Amino acid sequence: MDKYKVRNNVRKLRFNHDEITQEQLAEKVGVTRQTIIAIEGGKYAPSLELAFKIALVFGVPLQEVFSYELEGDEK
Amino acid sequence: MDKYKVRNNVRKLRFNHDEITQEQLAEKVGVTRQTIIAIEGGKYAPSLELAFKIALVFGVPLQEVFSYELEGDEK
DNA sequence: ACATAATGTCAAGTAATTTTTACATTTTTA
DNA sequence: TAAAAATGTAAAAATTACTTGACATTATGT
Repeated sequence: MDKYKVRNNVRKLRFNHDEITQEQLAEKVGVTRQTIIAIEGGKYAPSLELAFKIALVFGVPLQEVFSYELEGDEK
Repeated sequence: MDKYKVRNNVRKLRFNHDEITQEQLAEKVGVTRQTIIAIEGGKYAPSLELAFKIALVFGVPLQEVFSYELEGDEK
């Protein structure tokens, strides 16, 4: 059950989607810029609620932003 | 952006899926029974990682277990 | 080259999630 | 109907997510 890790494409989505900035995304989902930086950098995984909010901003299903993959698997 | 709430069908899935018990689910995903109780009862939403783990146990995509809906909307 | 915007880092604090423990109630089964 | 299993409640401690603030670096534009 372990060895898995949460991955995300927030950074890619920010550029594909409106070229939105970290600060703008942070504002839209109601967190600080630090939180976005930490998530993009994989420092920690967001709460489920925040994950849903981010997906909403980009207008895509949650699993298109976040995925749960085996540790070593490079995309 | 707000007025939304995280909903889940963990309880239903436990019965549809193998009639698994709270304790067994807790064990499988590596948390305590209390955590499962709290999530089922909507006391709080799980971390993204735990949400993924639960979905994995039931063999369904995350959005089939958890959803992000407008506060009042009864399914 | 300079100014400004965007991104990154670090650290200490607050808030939310999860654990631990202990016991009470309901459901299942022998 | 009594024992055992499953579920529920509550509260304090621990861990993790998130905030705040202050400053450093990298990119963008004029």
